[in-house]
Amino acid sequence: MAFWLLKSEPSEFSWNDLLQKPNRQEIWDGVRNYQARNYIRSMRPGDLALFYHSSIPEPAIMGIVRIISDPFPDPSQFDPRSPYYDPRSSRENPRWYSVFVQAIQTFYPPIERSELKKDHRLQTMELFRKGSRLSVMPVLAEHWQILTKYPYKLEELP
DNA sequence: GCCAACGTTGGC
DNA sequence: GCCAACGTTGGC
Repeated sequence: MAFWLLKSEPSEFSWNDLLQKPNRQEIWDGVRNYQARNYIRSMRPGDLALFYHSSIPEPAIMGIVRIISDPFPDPSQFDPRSPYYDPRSSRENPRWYSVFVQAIQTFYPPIERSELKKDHRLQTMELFRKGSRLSVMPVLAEHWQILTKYPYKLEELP
């Protein structure tokens, strides 16, 4: 099982948006970077990921999601009305991939980036590498162990 | 709003 | 293949 971090701008799709979806599941689509795409393609059901809010005054890890599908071609690349439409993509030759995710745990309070930066054990996270902009990135098991000890409340599924 | 870092595009 | 120009990301 592997660990990941998924970025989202809350104005686009927030943690709360995910919690309000049926069964707290949603497709993770719109990734349009090849390295991030490659990470998505290496995901497997059962992998876990941190859900991170970016591009806001206080960026933070909001919760944990489980990857609940195998990777599959991102449907939005074929949809001319989608902002993620890619005319160079075809169904025979898809460029971009998605997975389904399900929220399983909410950090309470959220783990703010400024808090993470105070933990010297976490400074080697990809998230803190200078110039790191990937919206999908792997998380080391040693970092995962540390992060999951932060306070959280379990979210019971309906 | 600023700006560094990075990715993509396209002329040559 | 090189690289300048441009667009985007995202913390601050």
